Amino acid sequence: MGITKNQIFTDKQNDLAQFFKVLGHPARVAILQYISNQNACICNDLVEEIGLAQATISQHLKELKSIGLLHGEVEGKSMCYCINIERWTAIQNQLNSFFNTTKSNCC
Amino acid sequence: MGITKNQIFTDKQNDLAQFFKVLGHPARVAILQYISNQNACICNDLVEEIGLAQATISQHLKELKSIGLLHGEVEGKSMCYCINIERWTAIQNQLNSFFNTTKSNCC
DNA sequence: TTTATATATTGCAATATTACGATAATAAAC
DNA sequence: GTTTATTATCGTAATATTGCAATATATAAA
Repeated sequence: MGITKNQIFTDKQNDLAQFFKVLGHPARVAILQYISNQNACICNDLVEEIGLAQATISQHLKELKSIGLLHGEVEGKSMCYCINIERWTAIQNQLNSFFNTTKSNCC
Repeated sequence: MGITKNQIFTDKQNDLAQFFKVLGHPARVAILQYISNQNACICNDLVEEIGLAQATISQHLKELKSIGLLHGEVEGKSMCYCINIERWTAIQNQLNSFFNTTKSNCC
């Protein structure tokens, strides 16, 4: 099958899983870390920095955008991709809430 | 291709992405939440509770075990799957460290 | 307008994931 | 020992993801 049965889970569970899923690729982790360490954030730098093809980086950026973690602005002929800090913090809070309400209670 | 190029990333980036990835499925989120709310934690309950086939649940449990989040003990003819709280907290800390060291610095 | 540069999109091949039925393995109950 | 109940594993089909070359798009520079 290969298809995740989203309909049998709650919206919260699906959202949470989606956040985790988008962060669940080393290229996307690396992209976020790289952008975070720059003063400028130009997509083309990422291609050299990360070592994946331009098309692949563009695809990963799209996924990060899909959950609102990045926003991009046209900056001349390049793009300025930046971390959306409000969204970033909101997602961190949701993940922590999940971690904090899930506890061991046996063995 | 379909194969993630792990070799171009650091071990830390790969580990972090792996944690996110394992948590990136609603069934696994639901399994953790369910186990957390029970006093006992029997796999067979999960099949009814989650609504996926027994083989599928078993597969998801295996993935959660792979990053050490669950440990199972034989309990008669069933299994007692529990959350490994030390590991749980350790992973939460690693994820938070990632979130806290990644900051917005432009736009 | 043409050319050069930067990013996005499309199409495709390879691999991974999800899900499940069938079957094996294990242990309790009889 | 046989049966029953529970979980794991195998095999397989369907779908998703990853990655890249080629191409399209958009803007700046010449």
